[in-house]
Amino acid sequence: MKEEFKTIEDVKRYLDERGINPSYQRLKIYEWLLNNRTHPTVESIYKALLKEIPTLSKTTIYNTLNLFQQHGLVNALTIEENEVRYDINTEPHSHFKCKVCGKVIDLPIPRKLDVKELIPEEVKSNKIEEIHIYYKGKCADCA
Amino acid sequence: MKEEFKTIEDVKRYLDERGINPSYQRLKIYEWLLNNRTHPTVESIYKALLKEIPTLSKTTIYNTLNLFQQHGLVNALTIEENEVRYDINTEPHSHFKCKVCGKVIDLPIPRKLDVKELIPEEVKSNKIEEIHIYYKGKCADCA
DNA sequence: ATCATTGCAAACACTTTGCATACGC
DNA sequence: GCGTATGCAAAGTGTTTGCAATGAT
Repeated sequence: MKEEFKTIEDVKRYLDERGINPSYQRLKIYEWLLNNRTHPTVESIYKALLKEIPTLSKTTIYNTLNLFQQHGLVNALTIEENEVRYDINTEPHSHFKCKVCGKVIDLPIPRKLDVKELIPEEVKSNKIEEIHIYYKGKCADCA
Repeated sequence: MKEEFKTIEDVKRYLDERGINPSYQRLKIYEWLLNNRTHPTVESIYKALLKEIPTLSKTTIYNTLNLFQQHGLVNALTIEENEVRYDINTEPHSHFKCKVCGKVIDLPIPRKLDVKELIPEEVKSNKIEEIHIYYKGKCADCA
């Protein structure tokens, strides 16, 4: 994400450009994702926005995230069983999940690493489209 | 897994050594995982074994896999949302999932790669215990 | 007035839990 | 006979679907 979204108008334009009807709920959800880069679950997005939009339903969150995903605006993250987390689509990066507090942190792909090095020879016959790397361990706070 | 399990007795001994009561069902499940390294879901294990053990219940599969997991005998794989796959615990390796047919293939960690290179500098303050790499794309058969 | 979006309720799929039954030593 | 494993049924989660109500142009 190179752009900076300073106002809700910026977000509106961003969705508009991508052919996504910028409804109130969609704007709010996208805006919230931008301001809370915590790899939230549907549950946490819902809880957070319910304060602002008391009529909000989880269905709308699901619908919206699926829509965003189809348009490449968010990534679905599956580090752990039974919980899907969402990520605003950005530069390629990896994730670290703390086994103690459950926090998920963005990490860069190691600088030295040419992504091509990550592809084992044995896979040549298969066409790789995505590479995902994630780490698990104890975060600085929980160590 | 260096060992080769040629007979059910080998599997029995293996579980015995690890303090796991080698019940009929557990043996069968472990044996089946050894002979079918296809990263199966609970559903597919269940369906396959039901032919041999008509009284088998899914609960037993769940119980057994959780038990095995606690003892490090199997890994739970979460490449895709909403499906947990199981893997007999082996040397570190990565996975490739075909987006078309859904097949999951084992891949080695690229030979040239020292695992340390995979750790970004930014993560120094966090204690990394596991590294997971997976790929998605089109497999040779579906290309 | 029309068409899309929202949101409730019900349906689904996957997994865990409670508990009575069956099994093995 | 006792302690564990099994397996049914019910409960719990997370997600999707059907559809009527609402909202925007």
